[in-house]
Amino acid sequence: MMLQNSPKPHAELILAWYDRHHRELPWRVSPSSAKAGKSADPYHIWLSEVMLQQTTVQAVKPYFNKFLSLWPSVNDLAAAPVEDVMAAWAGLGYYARARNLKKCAEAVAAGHGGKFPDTEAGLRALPGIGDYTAAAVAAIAFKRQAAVMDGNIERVVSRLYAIDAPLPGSKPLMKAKVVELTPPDRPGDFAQAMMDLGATICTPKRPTCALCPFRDVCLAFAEHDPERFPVKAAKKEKPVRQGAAFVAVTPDGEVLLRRRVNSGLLGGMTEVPTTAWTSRLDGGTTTQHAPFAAAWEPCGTVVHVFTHFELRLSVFRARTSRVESTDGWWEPVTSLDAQALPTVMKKAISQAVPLAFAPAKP
DNA sequence: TACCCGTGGTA
DNA sequence: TTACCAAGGGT
Repeated sequence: MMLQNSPKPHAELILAWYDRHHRELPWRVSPSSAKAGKSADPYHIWLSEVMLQQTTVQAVKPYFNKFLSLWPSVNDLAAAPVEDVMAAWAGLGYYARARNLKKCAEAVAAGHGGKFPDTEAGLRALPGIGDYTAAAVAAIAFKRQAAVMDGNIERVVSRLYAIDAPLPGSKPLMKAKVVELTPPDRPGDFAQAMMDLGATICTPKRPTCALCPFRDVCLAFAEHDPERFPVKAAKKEKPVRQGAAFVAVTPDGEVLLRRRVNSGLLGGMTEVPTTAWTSRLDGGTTTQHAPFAAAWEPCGTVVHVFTHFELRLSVFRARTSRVESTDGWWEPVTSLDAQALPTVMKKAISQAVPLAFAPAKP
């Protein structure tokens, strides 16, 4: 009598899929390369994981390559001026990540002899490394059996088990499922496989279930409505804030810039002088709040959407002499690209000086 | 715990 | 066009 085939474990199903369909990424060692003896560089894995926090692969790729070219090792990054790191990060968002990236590099260089800790707990203690990044680096770079949880994996797991409880309350349950699923032999590939599946097959909208290795075991597919998962708590609507930005230009083509405080919104980044951003404009004319008296001309409005509010910025321009500034400096328009200017500030400056920045690369 | 923290792509 | 949301962390 033939032995009945037992169903393949979930990890086996998705690892077989990953071996055939994994994405090629600049920081990734493919399964075939790993078989040939190549191992992941912890610095590359850490750098990519921090950049990938709430950020798409597409957006990260050019920044990852730029950082590796500027700072090939964690010791190079640790030795770099923080201003250079902020300028290189400009445009990627969530700028506390850049400040913590620098702190973490310094801790690894000074406290660990330039080597990253090779355990989840050791990594978790470093600046900018939370539960997700600690588990991901431990699993991918050091082959530790760490359970990696991110937005992709939450979606895959919530569908696999048709979890009705809403996020974020259901996170502990999902984590328990991932702990069960994570295999001891290829924990890093398993995590990357789950994330690749979430990014390419088990997508938020219109998942391609026909191509999914979990199709025959997925409870959400069996219910014919995978898009119902993950169930999430209702979110609040975004308030609107308003403010004014002042672009002062000298006849020599210099713009007055300031540096924002090191904490909070756009912390440590460069800006043009602005008013406070409040729920409504305070009384009086806006130009009363300009950095100095001048013939300020209105030149339109910039709208920029942050995570938790929408900003409507009235932009004013003035041609002025090189007024002395106590808390700022005059920067040639031609070197604005090297500044740590967040996107909202580039929008404001472009509104006042249309040719301030080179057109974006195609 | 709940809130704060950017940006750009997609449907 | 609006809404969603992407390899989350800090406080």
